[in-house]
Amino acid sequence: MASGSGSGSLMWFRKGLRIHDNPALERAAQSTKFLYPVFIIDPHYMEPDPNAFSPGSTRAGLNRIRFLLQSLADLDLNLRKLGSRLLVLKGEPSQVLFRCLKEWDVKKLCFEYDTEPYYQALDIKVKDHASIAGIEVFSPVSHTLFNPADIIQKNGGRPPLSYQSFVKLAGQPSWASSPLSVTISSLPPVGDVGGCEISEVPTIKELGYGDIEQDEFSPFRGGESEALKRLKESIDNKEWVAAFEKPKGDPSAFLKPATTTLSPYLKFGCLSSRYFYQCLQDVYRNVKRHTSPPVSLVGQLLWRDFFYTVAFGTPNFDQMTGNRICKQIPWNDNNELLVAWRDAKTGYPWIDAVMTQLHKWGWMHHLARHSVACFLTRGDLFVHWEKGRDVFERLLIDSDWAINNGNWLWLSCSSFFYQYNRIYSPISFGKKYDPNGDYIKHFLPILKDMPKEYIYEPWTAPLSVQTKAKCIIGKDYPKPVVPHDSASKESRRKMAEAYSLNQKLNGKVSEEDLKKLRRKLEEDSEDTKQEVKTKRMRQKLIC
DNA sequence: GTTGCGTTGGCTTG
DNA sequence: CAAGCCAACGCAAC
Repeated sequence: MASGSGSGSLMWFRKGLRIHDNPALERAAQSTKFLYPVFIIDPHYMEPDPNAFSPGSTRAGLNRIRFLLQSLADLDLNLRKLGSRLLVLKGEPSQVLFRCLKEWDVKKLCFEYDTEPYYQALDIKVKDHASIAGIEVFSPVSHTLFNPADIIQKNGGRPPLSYQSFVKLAGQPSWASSPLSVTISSLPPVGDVGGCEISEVPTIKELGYGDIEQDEFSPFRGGESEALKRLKESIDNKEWVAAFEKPKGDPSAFLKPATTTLSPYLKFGCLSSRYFYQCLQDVYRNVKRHTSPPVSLVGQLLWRDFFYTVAFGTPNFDQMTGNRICKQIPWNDNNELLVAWRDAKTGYPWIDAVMTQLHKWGWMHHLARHSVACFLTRGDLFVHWEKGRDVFERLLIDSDWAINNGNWLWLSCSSFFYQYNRIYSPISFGKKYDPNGDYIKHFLPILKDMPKEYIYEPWTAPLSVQTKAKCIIGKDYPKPVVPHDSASKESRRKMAEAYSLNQKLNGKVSEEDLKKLRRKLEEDSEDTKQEVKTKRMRQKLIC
């Protein structure tokens, strides 16, 4: 049943779901009689999990699964325009791949290099197998602007830990400025697929997600075509590109978000970061003045590369324990607080609106992410950043292993950033941008009739106002899970204690040390409670 | 050891 | 609306 031609080449798509500027695809298409473009659906990633806290599989929320399927459908369409098609297979990726390589007598295997631990492990297996079977492998770095390994080598074997030092090491981005991969005008035909079970790109329904109800759908449509359309819309506005300053963006803007919203397309590689980079450079050349990193749009691409580089060079990057660059902090394990945060029931409308946007859209503005991440960890709830990371990883369409973990380390003051006194207020931070609370009213319609004087703190509204707004606090909308003033004060104190322990032990904090510190912190807080009690009693006596 | 800097806090004051 | 204060961190350069 095998094709028997012996001149097949296989393009294995994972990320990099695009035709444009795709070095692996370009090489796969060169001097071969047959080209097999393959995507493997891993049931572990895609199968519905009824026990998950939101619709989706065990690991991915439905919005991201939908985005991926749309991206695959678009890739298939674009491949067909070039005389090819996407071959979709199901199963454990390496098993499926090895079967295909054998069945189709593949002589050349091409896939984009991937720095994530999951692919690092998988790809070693694949490369070993290919080398034994005498199959040529081509696995270029084309997901990022730089090769993280190069940067780390330049820095003497360790990744740079500040943005500025990263930019310095990166210097002139030679690869980023190099010519794009040639535009492909046609592809070799797909050969006989033999006994391998090929399917079309499945629909959400075919994966078993039939009866999902959703009142508001994510405004993002997956795929390279959509990515290029959005890119063009962004860069056509030259003044906007030239003046872009990330921290000045409005996190509450949802009708017209303050950023390019290209992150999901970069995540899946529907858009080449190198192509994006060169489009931005084109704009910069044609305007009098433009902003610079870290705040400019090019700066944002460099942030992406920064986190990829640190993540690649740091063992156990995605956890606190065993992570060289991560402060050891006695986070709590309070599931109730975590669930309140996760399910948009903290009683702080700004926080809950942001979390609702996360559930519905799978995307929110960078600063909105900051404020909810700070609130969950070092700001108010003191819940472990890994718990928040898991929620983001599942629900974000653009969730990216390196960037997501990097930002949680950042916001929890576990690494990169250490000014734990700077806490985002769950009340005033949003108010600053959106004093009328339009963002809150959109994502939390229960509060749509709450007067703007109370919309950020509805529990302070007189009962008559609550009644008139048809929203009784504690019944229709929750009371605050914690009082921000005292909770944030307490968090500051815990951070100070944890930092001094880290300093004392030179970062070598054991689990036992953390346990001790937790006990000490609890005792201290008992003391405070006792003091308050005593004071009250004294006052009573005086009265 | 000292100094300067670090993607983007909140609050009060002039 | 900008500046200064809060209270003060780690890290790198010197």
